[in-house]
Amino acid sequence: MKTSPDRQSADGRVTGSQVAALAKVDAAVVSKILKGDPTLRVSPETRKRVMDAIDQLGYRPNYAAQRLRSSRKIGAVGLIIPNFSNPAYGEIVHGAEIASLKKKVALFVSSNVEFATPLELVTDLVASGRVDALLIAGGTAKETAEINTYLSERNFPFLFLNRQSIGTRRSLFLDDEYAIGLVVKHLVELGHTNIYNLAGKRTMETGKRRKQAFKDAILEAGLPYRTDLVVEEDYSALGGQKGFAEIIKRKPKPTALVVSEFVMAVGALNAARKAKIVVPDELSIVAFNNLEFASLLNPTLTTVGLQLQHLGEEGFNLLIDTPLDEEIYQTVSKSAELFPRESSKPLRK
Amino acid sequence: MKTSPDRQSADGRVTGSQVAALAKVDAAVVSKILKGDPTLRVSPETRKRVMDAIDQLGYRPNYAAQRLRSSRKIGAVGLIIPNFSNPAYGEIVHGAEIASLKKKVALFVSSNVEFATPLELVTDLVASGRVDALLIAGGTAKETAEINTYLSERNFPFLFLNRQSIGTRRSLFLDDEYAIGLVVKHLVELGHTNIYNLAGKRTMETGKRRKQAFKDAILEAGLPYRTDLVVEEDYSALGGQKGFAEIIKRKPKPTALVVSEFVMAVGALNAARKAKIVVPDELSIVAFNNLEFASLLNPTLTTVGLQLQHLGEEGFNLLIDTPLDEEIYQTVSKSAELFPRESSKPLRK
DNA sequence: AGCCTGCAGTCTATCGATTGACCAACTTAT
DNA sequence: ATAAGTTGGTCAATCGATAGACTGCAGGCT
Repeated sequence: MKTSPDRQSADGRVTGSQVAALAKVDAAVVSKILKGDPTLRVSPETRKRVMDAIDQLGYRPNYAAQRLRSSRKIGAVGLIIPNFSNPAYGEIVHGAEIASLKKKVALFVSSNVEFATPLELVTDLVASGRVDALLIAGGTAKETAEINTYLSERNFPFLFLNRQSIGTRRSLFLDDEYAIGLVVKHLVELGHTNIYNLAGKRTMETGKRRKQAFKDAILEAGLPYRTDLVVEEDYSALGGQKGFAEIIKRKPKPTALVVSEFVMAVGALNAARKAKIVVPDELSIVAFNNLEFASLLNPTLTTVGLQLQHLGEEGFNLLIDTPLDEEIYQTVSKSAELFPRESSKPLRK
Repeated sequence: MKTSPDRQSADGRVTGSQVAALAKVDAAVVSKILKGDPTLRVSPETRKRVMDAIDQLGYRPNYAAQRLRSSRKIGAVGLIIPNFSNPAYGEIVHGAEIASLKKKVALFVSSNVEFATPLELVTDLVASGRVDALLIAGGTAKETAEINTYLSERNFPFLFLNRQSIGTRRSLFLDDEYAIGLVVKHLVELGHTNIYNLAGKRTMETGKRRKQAFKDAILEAGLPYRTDLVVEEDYSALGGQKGFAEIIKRKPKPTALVVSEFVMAVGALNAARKAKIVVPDELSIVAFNNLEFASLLNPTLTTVGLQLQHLGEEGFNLLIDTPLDEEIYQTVSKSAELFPRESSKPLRK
């Protein structure tokens, strides 16, 4: 049974003491060098010995020990999304992940599951100390409010992504207003005047916001606004199908449709085909979120791309860097770009 | 400054000692009750007092402390996937997440990012003790081999999902052979004889496996097999487009195409449209993975659905429950179902 | 009376990293 | 020659939960 000092311990993990032993210093020195402690006085030679020992043994500070000891700093961030199937959330996650690796702060991604409410999920993550801060994307207004209350009461750092709730002072938004403005402008330029909106349910926070923005954009364009220009549905393929069926019955006949979410738009496109309505000849469709699939569909889908990845990355950074007592209530301005594709074309009559 | 004993500590987190104080017992009792320690003797009244105190304070054991102390057991599992954009991985993640919540074992999902290799990711997760076991989905054969070596050397619990590598004794597979058998049978029943395969690169493990399975299925069906029936491409939309362009040139002219991955199939469908080849009239297409989008495309896509969610859930459970020295090398048998849709139809000439 | 057994918990060391307090040896100033 | 300051670290306590050893007490047995 060989147990030389430069050998890993039984369970295969290298500890700071092992590094210290190899470098012939105290374990505290190892820690302080890695942390860049300014109060530490250490000779260049010692520093090198320590660094060499770290390399040689492949030492990484034990995560649990680190968190246990210094629990005031943010060492782990949780990100809660509604699901992993919608590629839009994938973008947000990806952005957050990049920020997390850059900042060397762990990221815990969690999605809502059938047998636990979002609040339960949050409670669990927070009370067990698994994360020291939370990013929350998606969710209904009610859920958002509950979570907001719970976290605020505990003075726990959090940030809502593209979501707000009454009294929330911690949200980062994308510029939905600007985005929908681009879309409406695009359609108006193509000659459309009967522009409808397939929006999210009002229980969804972005649903409400994008709906309002749609109204503003329509008025801005000098078109008359009526409440029946909007149909609210779930952010899902089924919602898209149902919403489409409803909208297509409306008068005056829609010639253009703005869909407030991507998967919903795919559902709408599918419903259009089933109803034998040719897109874009009879109806132009423009959707939110410029995901990869947009350019692969038949017809390819005109979209307005929001910077979802940026939202994840920037949100993560803001959450980490902003003191708890400071308000975060920002919009990533002009964070949208239009990608014209086959599904929208000039109105001709 | 009020600091009654039943009050949460300054940073808002409840500790076991606080619970113990409220219930007038030792902190160890709290821990043992929660763990269900069989050696603990405790009166029903005390047990109730403790449980009440836990409820009242909303106590959850500190995750970091727990992991630090008892690091031999599996308390956190890492899941590595190539990306969050492919909905197929979303399914796997979802399955793993369900298992993780049921087992009360934390799940850490991580995807590959631009500026770190998969092995670096693994090294970081493992050496920092952030996770005590790993599920690995996706990745090239080379990466798989490297990771396999690294983890095996350290005697670290891991499980590859639908992936193998020379010498790996820890893999859980889906029944790709059975799945491709279903597909080929379906196409043969439709009268096709010129069936081609748009497969993954041989560097991808499933690529190789599905390619071999394709060959077996073709021979099984009594059709002649030639190597030029197969084109290898990346599992991506671009790969699908390029592969399609290549295959369509081959002689005898393909009448049916089996695509080994979903996004690739969407790319192929798109390429077909650009090349003005009508699917399914001129060419039937069948793809792997029955994702939601399959039934929304135009034309809707015939798929063979593998139980990805089950793979995630079952893989998680196996990883947790199987002793390290035991081999795991199983296939979730017959884990596939065919979903015929518009993209495949009888050959007529 | 002395001993054992069962009951109901308590006590203590420990996981690994961190942090503020401390200290020995040497240099420089007075 | 002695105080003061600098250099280069060391030491001990701590974070919260846990595992195993241990203790105080009541009742029963011989």
